[in-house]
Amino acid sequence: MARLKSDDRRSAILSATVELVAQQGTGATTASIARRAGVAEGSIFTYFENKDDLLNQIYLDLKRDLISAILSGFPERGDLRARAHHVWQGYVAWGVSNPSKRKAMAQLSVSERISAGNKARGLAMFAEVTIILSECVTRPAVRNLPATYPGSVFAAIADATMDAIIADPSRSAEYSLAGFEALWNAVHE
Amino acid sequence: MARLKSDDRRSAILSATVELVAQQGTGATTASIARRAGVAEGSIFTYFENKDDLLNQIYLDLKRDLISAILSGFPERGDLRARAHHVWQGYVAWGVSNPSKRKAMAQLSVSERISAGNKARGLAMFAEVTIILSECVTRPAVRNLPATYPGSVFAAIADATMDAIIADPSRSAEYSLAGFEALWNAVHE
Amino acid sequence: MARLKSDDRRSAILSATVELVAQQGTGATTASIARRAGVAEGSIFTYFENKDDLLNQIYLDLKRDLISAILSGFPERGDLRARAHHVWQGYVAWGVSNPSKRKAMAQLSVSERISAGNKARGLAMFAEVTIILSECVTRPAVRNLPATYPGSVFAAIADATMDAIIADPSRSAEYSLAGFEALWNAVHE
Amino acid sequence: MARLKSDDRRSAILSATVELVAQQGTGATTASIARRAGVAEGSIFTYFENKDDLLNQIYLDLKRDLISAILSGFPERGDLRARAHHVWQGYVAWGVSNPSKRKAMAQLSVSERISAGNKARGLAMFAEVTIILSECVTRPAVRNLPATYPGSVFAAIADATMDAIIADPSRSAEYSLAGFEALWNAVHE
DNA sequence: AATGAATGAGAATTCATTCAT
DNA sequence: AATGAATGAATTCTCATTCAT
Repeated sequence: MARLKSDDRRSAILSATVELVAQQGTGATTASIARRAGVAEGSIFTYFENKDDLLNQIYLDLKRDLISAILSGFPERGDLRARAHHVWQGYVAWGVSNPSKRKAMAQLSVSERISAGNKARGLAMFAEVTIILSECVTRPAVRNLPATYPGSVFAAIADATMDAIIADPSRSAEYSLAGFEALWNAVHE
Repeated sequence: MARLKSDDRRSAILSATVELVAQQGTGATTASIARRAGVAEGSIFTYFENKDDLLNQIYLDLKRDLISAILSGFPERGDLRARAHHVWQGYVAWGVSNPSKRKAMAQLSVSERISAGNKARGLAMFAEVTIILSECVTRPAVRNLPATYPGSVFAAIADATMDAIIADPSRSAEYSLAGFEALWNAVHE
Repeated sequence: MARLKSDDRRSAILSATVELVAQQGTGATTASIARRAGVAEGSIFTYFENKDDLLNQIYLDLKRDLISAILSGFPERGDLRARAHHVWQGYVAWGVSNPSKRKAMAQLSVSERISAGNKARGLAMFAEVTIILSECVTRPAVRNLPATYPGSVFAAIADATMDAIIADPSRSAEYSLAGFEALWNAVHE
Repeated sequence: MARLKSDDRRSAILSATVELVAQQGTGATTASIARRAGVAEGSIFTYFENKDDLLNQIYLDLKRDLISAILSGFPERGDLRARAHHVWQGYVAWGVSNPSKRKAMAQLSVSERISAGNKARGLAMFAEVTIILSECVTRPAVRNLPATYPGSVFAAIADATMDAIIADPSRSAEYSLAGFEALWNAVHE
C-alpha cells in the first residue's frame, strides 16, 4: 500500500494558507504556501483542485470553526441577555486568540475568488445566530431593519472591540464587557 | 474621442481604478484600468510611479472625499446629537450614493499594498470626527475604551445601515434614523 | 477486480497505451494510461524504464504485430501477383480491424521519441516485404528508385484504401480490390 | 505613436515554430520558439492568443502555402496529364525545397491540437486539386472509390518520391518523373 | 506627452518519476 | 511486487513596467 493522503499534510497546507492570506491577502502564492506548509508545491494540487478551491475550502472551514466556537456551550435556557452574551464572548475570544484566522476571513469575505454559492453557504451557517440576535432587538425603530442587521452590527462592534483588546490585552475583560454593553444598548431599550 | 487634458486623464485613471478595484479588488490589472479610463497602458505610469502608488493615492483620495462629505456644512454650534447626526448623515449619504467608492475603500483597507504611513495618514484625517464622536460617549464603560473605538463602532453600524438601505432604497430615511438611534444608544445613556 | 498476473499487467499497460496514443498522441499521460490499464501509476515503471521506453516498445510491438499479420500464410510458391496480393490483404485487414493500432503507429512514426535505432529496426523487419514488393516492379523508371520505394507506395495506397473502407465498410472487398489494382499498375506494366 | 505590431516579428515567430515543430513535434516549448525567433516569450502571446492558436495558424498557413505553390501557373487549358503533372511538380518541388514545412505539416496533421474546423478548412482548400486529380482516374475500379481517394494516393506517392529525392538529390528529376509515372498508371489506364 | 508593443520575472498547474508503505 | 501520494522541474501564460516611435 502506498502512503495514504494524510490529514496532517492537508491541514498543514490549510493553516499555512490561513497564515499567509491573513498577511498578504489572496495574492499569497502557492509557492509560499507550500514552503510554509513544508510540502512540495505539487502537493497542494493533490489535496486541492486549484488555488481557488483551496481558498474556498479555507473560507468554509473558518466559518465552521467560528460558528462552532460561538455555539459551543450555548445556554439554550438562559435569558436573552445571557444568550447574546455567550455568542459575544465566543466571537470575541475566537477573534482575539486566532488573529490570523480573523484576518484571513476578512480578506476572503471581500474576495471575488469565493464563489457566490459558498458565500451564501457561509451566511447560512449563521442563521441560528441571526435569530438569537434578532430576539434581543427591542428598540422599535431597529426592529424594522432587515433580519441580518443585528448580526452585522454585532460583528462590527465585536470587531472594533477585538481591535481594542489586541492593542491592550491587559484590559481584555473590561473591554469585552464595555463592548457588549454598547451592543446591548444599541438594540435593546 | 476628444483628446483629454492632463488633469482629465489623471482623474479618468483614478476613477477607472476605483470602479475596477470595487469590482475585482486590487488584482484589477493596469491594462483593464487603462482600457476603462480610455488611455494608453503606458499613460498610467506617467501619472503614477507604479501600481502601488496609484492604489495608495486612491486610498487617500477616497478618505479625503469621504471626510469632506462628512464635514461639509458641519454645525459647529449645534448640540452633540445634532453634530453626531450630521456626521452620520454625511457618511451614510456618501456610501449610498457612491457604492463603488465605498467598496473600493473596503478593499483597500484590508490590502497589504497600502503603506503603513498612508494607513496612518488616512486615520489621522478622521481625528476631528473621532473627537466629535468621542464627545457623544457618556456610557462609563465605553468611555474607557480607546479613543478610536467610537469611530469604529460608528463606521460599523453605518455600514450595516447602508447595506440595508441599498437592499431597499425606498426606506432609506427610516433606516438611516433607526441606525442612528442604535448608534446613539450604543454610546450614550 | 481480480488480481492480474505480471504478464497480464504488462500487456494491459501496453494496450492501454496503444489506445490512448491512438486518441491523443504521445502526449497521453502516464496517469491516464495507468487508469485505463487498471494498474497503479507506479506499476508502469516496474515494467518499463520510463515513458519513452514504453513508447518504443509499443512501436516495435506494433511493427512486429503487423509484419506477422502480413506474412502469416504467405504463399512462398505463388506467382508474383498472388504474393503481393497476400501482403496487401494482410495489411489492409490488419489496419481495418485494428484501427487503434494503426493510428498509434501513425503517431509513433512521426514522433521524435522513437529512437533512430528503433526506427531502423522497425524498417528492417519489413526487409522481406520490401523484397517481395520490389520484385513486382517492372516499370523501368520505377525500378531505378530506391529499394524502399515500392514499400512506401504500397503503404501509402493501402492507407488511402483503408480510409475508404472505414468510411464505407459495406464496400470493403470492392475497395480493397480497386486499391490493389491501382498499386499493381503503379509499379507493374 | 508606439511601436506597431510588426509583420516581421510575427513571421519570425511563425517560422521558428515551423522549424521546431518539424524537429520536435507540437511539444516544442514556447520558450524555445521565442528563443529561436529572437523575441521575448511574452511576445508570442501578443501575436497569438495561446499556443494552440499559434499551431492552428501555422497549420492553415502551411496549407495555404502549399496550395499556392501547387496552383501557381496552373495550365487551365493543358491536357489532363499536363495538368496533373503540374500539380505533381508543384507538390514535389515544395516538399523538397521546404523540408521543415513538410515535416511540420505532417506533425500537425496527426495532432489533436488542430481544431476539427481547421482540419476541415485545410481539406477544403484542396477541393480544386481533388477535382483535377479525379479527372485523371480512368481505371473503372478506382473510379468507384471516394472522391478524396486520388488525392490521398497522389500525396502518398509524392511523399515517397520526395523521400527518395532527399536521399539522393542528384537524381531529383529522374525520380520525380518515375514517381509521376507510377501515380499516373495507378489511376489511368 | 501619448501610445501600445516588448519584455521577462513570476504565477499556477501538470506530469513523469520516485519512494514510503 | 503493487500502490498511489509526494516531488519538483518544466510548461504555459499573465501582467506590471519599459521604451521605441
